[in-house]
Amino acid sequence: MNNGRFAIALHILTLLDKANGELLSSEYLAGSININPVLVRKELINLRNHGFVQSKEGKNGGSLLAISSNDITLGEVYKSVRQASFLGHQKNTPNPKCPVGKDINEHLNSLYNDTELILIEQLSKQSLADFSKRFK
Amino acid sequence: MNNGRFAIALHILTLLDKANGELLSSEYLAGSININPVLVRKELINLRNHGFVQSKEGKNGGSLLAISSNDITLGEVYKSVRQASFLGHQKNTPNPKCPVGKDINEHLNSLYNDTELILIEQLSKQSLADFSKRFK
DNA sequence: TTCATCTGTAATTATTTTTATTACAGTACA
DNA sequence: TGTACTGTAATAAAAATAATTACAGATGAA
Repeated sequence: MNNGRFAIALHILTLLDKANGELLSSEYLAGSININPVLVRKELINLRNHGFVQSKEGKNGGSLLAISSNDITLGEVYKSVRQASFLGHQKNTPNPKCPVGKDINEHLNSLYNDTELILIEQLSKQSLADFSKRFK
Repeated sequence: MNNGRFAIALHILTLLDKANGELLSSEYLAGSININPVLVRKELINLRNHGFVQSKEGKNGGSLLAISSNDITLGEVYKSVRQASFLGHQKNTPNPKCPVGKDINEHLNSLYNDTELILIEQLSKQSLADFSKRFK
């Protein structure tokens, strides 16, 4: 995985699972993760778009899980935060005159895709509930 | 994976495999990858330390594979370039007063380690020779 | 023996990516 | 109608990557 967003997303979701339906504010979530509340709110947008959480605006607002933590796998969480590809999208632009350079991004991408599938499969063996259970 | 170094390392190794024992200069390698030669030389240090390549200094110097591309798996290449852990080492320092924050890095690390093992296993199914074969 | 062409490596700068901060409009409760 | 939230944009700061410059040392060849 590629980015710290996975850790943040999973942290948020774990806290929400533990909260058991109680609304948690982005300020509170940020306090546990120890990052800026705006980052949390941005990640919540994404989690909301994926149907994992619901938020309520206004006073006494906050967020909660929209579905059971049994129905969220870590693979889905991973997919929700990954951008483009796996090992970081291809950022090199190799020399097109070189027979290796010309085709390497294509071959790397197919390698990454294959590997990422295995990764997601592995992560999908575990639900958010399983992960959350580890915390007393 | 975590970093563009995997792509660079694999690109270098593929070029060296194609060169079939002929010495390739860092300048030439950098030209195909389209990155700075110093970066290539730094990556070569690492590949050398792992026994994958050999270099020769001085005029007409350069690098070549130190062992057969059949004996280098992509898993080993991955391991040679990864730093610390998988999804990027834990950089958050969550709130230790929070029961989730207190333990999350530990649980994330064990999740990452388990997942990375699967990843390496998957990559190890393919040798450098297999990868290199894909280029005409 | 000296020039040219390499590697090895350090130091510095530039670029890109990530994260934090500030600010404020809109919503909802009391 | 004030207070405590979310939503969101804009900007700044920090961290991570990559490029550049520079030069010493190795090696081969004229």
